[in-house]
Amino acid sequence: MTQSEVESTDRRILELLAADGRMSFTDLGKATGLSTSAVHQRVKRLESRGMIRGYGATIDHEQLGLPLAAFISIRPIDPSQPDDSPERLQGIREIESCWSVAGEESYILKIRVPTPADLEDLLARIRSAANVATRTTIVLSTPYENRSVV
Amino acid sequence: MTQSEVESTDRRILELLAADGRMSFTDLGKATGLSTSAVHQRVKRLESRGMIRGYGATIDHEQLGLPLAAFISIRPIDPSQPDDSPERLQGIREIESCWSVAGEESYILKIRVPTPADLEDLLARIRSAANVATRTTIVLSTPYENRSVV
DNA sequence: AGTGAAACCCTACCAGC
DNA sequence: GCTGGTAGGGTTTCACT
Repeated sequence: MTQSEVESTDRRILELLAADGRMSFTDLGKATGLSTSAVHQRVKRLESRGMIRGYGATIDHEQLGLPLAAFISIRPIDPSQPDDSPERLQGIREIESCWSVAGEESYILKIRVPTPADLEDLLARIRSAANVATRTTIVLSTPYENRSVV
Repeated sequence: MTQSEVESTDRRILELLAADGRMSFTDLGKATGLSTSAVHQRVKRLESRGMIRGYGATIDHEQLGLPLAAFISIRPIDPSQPDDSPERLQGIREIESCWSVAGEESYILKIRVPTPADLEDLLARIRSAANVATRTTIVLSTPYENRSVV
């Protein structure tokens, strides 16, 4: 269904929750001029409609021992085979994101590992799991990431 | 209790909060075998140490009217100038992420817009704001994104 | 660091409009 | 869809270990 006209109050709620996923319904109510119950209703509706996919904590991976991030673009070695790379790679925990893209390569992966040696090992696992060639771009720093574009 | 046990409990808490940022301290306690107060203490410490950067709701951008995502790699036109692209681009709301990378280009941006026409407009704004050449890779679909790599 | 108790606040549900 | 009310549960602090 394409009846997705999100009105400004819902948009404001999404904006607030994108910035602080633990904000209480009471505070959301104060920020939007609605009662707690009304906000509660709206948030539950946004959740059930899938507009809110979920809630998560943002972790500092460098402090956690995963300082090395990289983009790995992949391309099938045998283009006659059906490309089910996402399913084949899904079990590899180091892969944070997988995007299907237009262009030279078929997918872009974003990964996190502790050390260059782990990256080398990961590349070998990706190549053999999905039968693909890879191109790797190392992330040097992250000025900002996952900002809300609501 | 030894140091490694402490570490693994914190790690478990981070894992749980990464998967569900609104999980209650009560439930975190049940999942880790700690009292509510102990979990509360640990989470507050993880927050103040910056291990937890924040909490956010994950929004379905397609439903929100932003179905077009893309990666834009940028490269300075005049390499003799200092490269302060991140600050110059920070005000552009369509840019969700900005990574400094090793390789042909200096930064990779991830952006979201409603239509191809908006992308065209955005590219012009990026080029003139940061004095850069751009290379754009359109995202066709997103099998998965921002999975927890804890 | 962890526990349990208590005060306080929030959530979730219910009528009623 | 919104409001106010309420019961139950969650959060936060505190004294103690």
